[in-house]
Amino acid sequence: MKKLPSTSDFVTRGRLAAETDSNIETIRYYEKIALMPAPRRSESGYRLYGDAARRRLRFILRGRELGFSIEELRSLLSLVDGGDYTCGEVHEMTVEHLENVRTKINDLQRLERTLANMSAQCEGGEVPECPVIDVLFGKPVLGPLEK
Amino acid sequence: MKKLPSTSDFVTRGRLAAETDSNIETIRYYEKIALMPAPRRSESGYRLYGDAARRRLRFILRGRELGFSIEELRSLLSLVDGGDYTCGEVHEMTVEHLENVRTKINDLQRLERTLANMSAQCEGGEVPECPVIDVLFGKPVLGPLEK
DNA sequence: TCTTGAGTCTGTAGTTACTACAGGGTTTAT
DNA sequence: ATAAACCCTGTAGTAACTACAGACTCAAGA
Repeated sequence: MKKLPSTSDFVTRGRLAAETDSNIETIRYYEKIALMPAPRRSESGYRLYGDAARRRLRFILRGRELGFSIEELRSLLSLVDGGDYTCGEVHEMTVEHLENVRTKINDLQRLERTLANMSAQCEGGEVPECPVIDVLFGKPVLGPLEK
Repeated sequence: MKKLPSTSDFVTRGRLAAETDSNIETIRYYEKIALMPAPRRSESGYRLYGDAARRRLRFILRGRELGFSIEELRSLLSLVDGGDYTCGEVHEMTVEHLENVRTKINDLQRLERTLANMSAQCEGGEVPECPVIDVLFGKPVLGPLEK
């Protein structure tokens, strides 16, 4: 069935994607934006990835899961690549990111209250009028809408 | 200073943007994607917006603030435009959206715990090694990382 | 050996919801 | 009269991918 080629430890792009649960195109994209280095190629031009590439890709994917932007990861990786990073630098970026996440949570929670409020006004009958629409049109509603 | 032209009740694009606290280009964008109808024009070709347009734009902007996607708003507006919407239809969309928001909040909260955990491991000394980096490289950490 | 199907290559376009020009015409204020 | 501040159009850029199209390569079965 699956017969993805592999030369010793080196795997092709599709195989690497499968191993890391990522999309094959994403890997090429990371190479294009120079987040991943250009790998060596087989005679016929196929990309071949070794263990360093695998580890680096996992790092990036995990970072993305944790909501770091590509640019944040680029910084993080340049620190690691340089080998001269200090825990302080990394910590700072993490804390800043954490603050962004917390802000986003707060925003969404306010949003949630407003939506819940809106939807509670109207339990969805067949009436051709709806408090939700009224709210969107800016009409005042009984329940306070947090701003 | 500012003397944005207005013919009777009708205002130009820049004026409408100012009134609604939106970006002038956004208005043109909404017209392009047919979320806003093409307005009438002055002799020289300037767009002129009346009160209906103003209300509609406010509706859209408020909806966007509440996290509705353009496509959701398009549906909502088509219900309104048709005039034959029922509260039930609108309610359904709102509840669905609310669920998306709640899911997003949960995801972010898990993320927050992980990040807080990571950053707590390392208080940011000058040591050239960092638990945050270790986590990203997939090394096991003491505190449990929620998945 | 030939064929077939899966895998890979490249470049490019599409996604979401805007925002930012560039190069021109128009209107208003001084 | 002239400059400043508008507006017009079309196009490109943003973030982070994803999805093609058309061509090449590789491995396995008949």
